[in-house]
Amino acid sequence: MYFFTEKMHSLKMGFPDYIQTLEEERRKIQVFSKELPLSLELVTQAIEACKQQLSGTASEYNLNGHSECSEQTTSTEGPVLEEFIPIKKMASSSPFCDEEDEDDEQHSHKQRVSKENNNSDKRKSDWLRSVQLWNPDPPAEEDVNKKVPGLELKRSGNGGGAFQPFHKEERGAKTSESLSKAPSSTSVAAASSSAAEPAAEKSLNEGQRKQRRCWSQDLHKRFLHALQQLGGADTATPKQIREIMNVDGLTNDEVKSHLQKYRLHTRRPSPMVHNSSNPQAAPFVLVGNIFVQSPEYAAVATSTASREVATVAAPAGIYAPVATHPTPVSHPPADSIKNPQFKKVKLFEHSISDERANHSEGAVHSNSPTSSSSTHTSTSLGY
DNA sequence: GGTACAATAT
DNA sequence: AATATTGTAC
Repeated sequence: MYFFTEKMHSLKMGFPDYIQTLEEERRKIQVFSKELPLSLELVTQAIEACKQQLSGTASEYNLNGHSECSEQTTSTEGPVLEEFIPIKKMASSSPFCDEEDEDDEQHSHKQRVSKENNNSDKRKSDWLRSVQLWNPDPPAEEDVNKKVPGLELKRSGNGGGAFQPFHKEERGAKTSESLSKAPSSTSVAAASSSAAEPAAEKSLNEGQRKQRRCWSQDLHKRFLHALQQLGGADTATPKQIREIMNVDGLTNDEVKSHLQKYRLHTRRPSPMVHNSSNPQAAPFVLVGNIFVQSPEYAAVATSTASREVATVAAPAGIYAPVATHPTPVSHPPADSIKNPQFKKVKLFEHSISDERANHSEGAVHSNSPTSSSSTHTSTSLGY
């Protein structure tokens, strides 16, 4: 009760008005009764409480014992209120934690331990993330070229996609390695730190594995850029890529590895298989008792195998069960939706979309959702 | 240069 | 525990 009256006062209204307000609130929430069951209930309770207060009927009793609000069938009883009060407090206390949710990134590299944000931030972003339907990722990005070898700026709001693989790396990378700036191409002094590290490590331990390379966004962009210059991931060769990227300290192997991953994710095995329903489309046909790759498919597969088109199948598509509707994959806008149900569906970041979009690389759009290869067991996720 | 697989990081 | 990403060996 205390809570209510307090609130009420702050709003400068009497019970009647407040109740009205609450009811209005409840109407709004009602729509989301599924999503915000507790909120609904809270408001309901509040209304009830106010009414009782107003009518002068036994106050405390109701509150504690808890009245029988008709609506609330589910019962989270009295305690609920108390429990949530603190929350309100919190919320108000950190009203604007403006912020970069992208804090989710924690790096393996302990480099930036310093910045410990308040939990509230984290929490907030968490639940927000789970609820928000809009596409989190903001623009950002151009700063790629801004970078100066010597200093690294941390863009607080970088492309924030919570889910992008490279973002995480980016952090570490940023601090640990600076990449070059403009494509202009002066060689970039790469990571001082990274350079330094190896030496130390080597001296210390022979067998030590070399430090992981962090593929920052910038680095990756360079990679993509090189790729496009070389005519795509399939034609490009690690060495060439490295040369074009012109990043100091970057090794062929690293590029190779990255390329491998890129290819892997790039050629997306579209999981959409309408097997039974659509035999024609199926990559394999059953002959006798063995499966044979259907001619058509084979052709496609071999020729374009790897460059799947970009538009990544929507998450739904990716995990859709085999038997699903023949319907094609969902559309682009889908990417903005995060369906919690599907595990992180990562896209090869902007990269892919960018890249593909801009460059003809993946020109071959032909693939129908049905066709696809399957050869890939592992991550089917689009990169 | 490409792959597979081990080692690590999340 | 499962995955994703990166390093190595072949």
